[in-house]
Amino acid sequence: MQFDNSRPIYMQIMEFIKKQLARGELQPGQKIPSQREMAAELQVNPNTVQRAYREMETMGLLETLRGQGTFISNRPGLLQEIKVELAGSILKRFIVEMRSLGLSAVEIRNLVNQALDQEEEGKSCKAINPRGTCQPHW
Amino acid sequence: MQFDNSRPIYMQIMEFIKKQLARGELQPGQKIPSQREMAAELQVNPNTVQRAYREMETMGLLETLRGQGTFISNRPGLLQEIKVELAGSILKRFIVEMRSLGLSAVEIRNLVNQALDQEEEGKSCKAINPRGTCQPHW
Amino acid sequence: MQFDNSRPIYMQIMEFIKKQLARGELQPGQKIPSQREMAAELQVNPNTVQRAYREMETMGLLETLRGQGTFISNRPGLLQEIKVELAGSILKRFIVEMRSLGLSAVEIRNLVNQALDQEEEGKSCKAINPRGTCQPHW
Amino acid sequence: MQFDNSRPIYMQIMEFIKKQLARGELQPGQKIPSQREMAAELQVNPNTVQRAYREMETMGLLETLRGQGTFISNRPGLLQEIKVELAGSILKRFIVEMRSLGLSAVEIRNLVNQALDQEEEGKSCKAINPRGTCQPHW
DNA sequence: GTGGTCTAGACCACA
DNA sequence: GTGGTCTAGACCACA
Repeated sequence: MQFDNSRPIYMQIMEFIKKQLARGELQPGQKIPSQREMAAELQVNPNTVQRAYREMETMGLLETLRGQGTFISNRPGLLQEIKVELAGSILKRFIVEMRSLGLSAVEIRNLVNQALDQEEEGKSCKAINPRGTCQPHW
Repeated sequence: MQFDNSRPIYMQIMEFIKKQLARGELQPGQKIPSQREMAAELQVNPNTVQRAYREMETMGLLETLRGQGTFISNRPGLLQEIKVELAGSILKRFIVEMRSLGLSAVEIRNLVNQALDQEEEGKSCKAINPRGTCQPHW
Repeated sequence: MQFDNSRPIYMQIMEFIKKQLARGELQPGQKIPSQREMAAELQVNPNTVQRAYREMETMGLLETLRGQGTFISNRPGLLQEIKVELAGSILKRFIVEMRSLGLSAVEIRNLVNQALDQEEEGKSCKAINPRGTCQPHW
Repeated sequence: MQFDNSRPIYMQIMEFIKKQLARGELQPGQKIPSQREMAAELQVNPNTVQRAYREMETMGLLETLRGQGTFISNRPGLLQEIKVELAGSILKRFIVEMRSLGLSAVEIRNLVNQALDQEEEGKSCKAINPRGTCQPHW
């Protein structure tokens, strides 16, 4: 994993784990690497990993058992919460970036709709005519 | 500037310059740093910068005048093209990320609309009552 | 201030500040010593003070303004919450200690009632007869 | 053992021994460490230990047999006296602390009763259903 | 071995 | 100056 300088490393570690959870690469109840293992793998100081783990424990995302290790929480609704949070931050960043190109709310809305529509077409098109050029339908 | 390992550095340099253009930090017709200067500033090999400059020249984004330096093209419509291209790639990445959270097209659409609406409210609200709580208006 | 080894120093710092708040020695909105000042005064590492401050910020007890300092939160109900929390921990420790002397729930209850009654008598007694021996009244 | 600066060390040694007696860690009739041993263990001056032992002998808590050592007194009722004394000081400190939070006698009484009641519930609850949520019973 | 605390000290960001 | 992050490394507590 690579870190950028725009945000603290411990936050990037938090986001890294949240994304793995959202994608199903980590399961509720599962043991995650120990602080030392994770620190070695990511090549950061164990204290930095600990800070990430500790904050996620405060948020109810992880549970730590002294002497045993750290686990993804089993709390019901956890996965949904994480997804909502991640979606929110992805959305926020997206809008900031589009805005910085000088696009208005209306333009952003239209571009998103257009992209999603094309995606749909792509799918139906493929289903019927896997190799042909995709014609717009009306 | 920081580079990540996901894409070639010369492409990251290209995107870096395009973003500066889109944000207005670079103007059409303006001279940009020489290949050597840029290489020193970004701490990369001059050949890498050369490749980025060459590709952008092919795309009609830069113009090189032998003995004078490299300039942002004055071609009309350039800025618009760049913005469309950048918007496209931001949009594409956005949709991929939202999809990876398991969101449907309808959900993405709604979230975007919601976020843009809230942005609007935030503005009007601030204008009238800079520190107060923002009341929903109806 | 003195620390004992039974609990982490950062928690003792937290309790120290909560007690000052409960006793009215600190007021909501008031600036508290900077991390460095507090560390020097308590003779601990600034990181330890920071941990205490950070946890109290998470709990909504403090607010920090980068470059300006750390302040007691102005959130309504804060004082009451702190008092309830402190009362709970004092009570818990009290019961544990009384239990370790082999006292039953009934005995603890009676001793508390007795002590509070005597306190009352002490007061009324003093009011009437400031210097005399306090006679039990019936 | 740790000493704090609020009271003389010899008093803290006295309280330390009384608590051990009350908890059954020391038995009536039992030999306790010599003054020199105790001083070495607690890292205090032997004179300080001597003062503590002397006061406890005056109180009838210890008995010194020249050439044999110092023993916990065998006097009947000793244990009970010690417990009453300790309970009294714990109780006193408890009430002072609760008072300093601005709690009235009635409030203190209620909190104590509540805490003791909950303790009871906890026990019966555990006995029947060790891991389940504890339901209020009526 | 695993997590928890603490120190010493460097360097950064905001004002 | 004030808070924020990070490293290196020591030592403790639990199992």
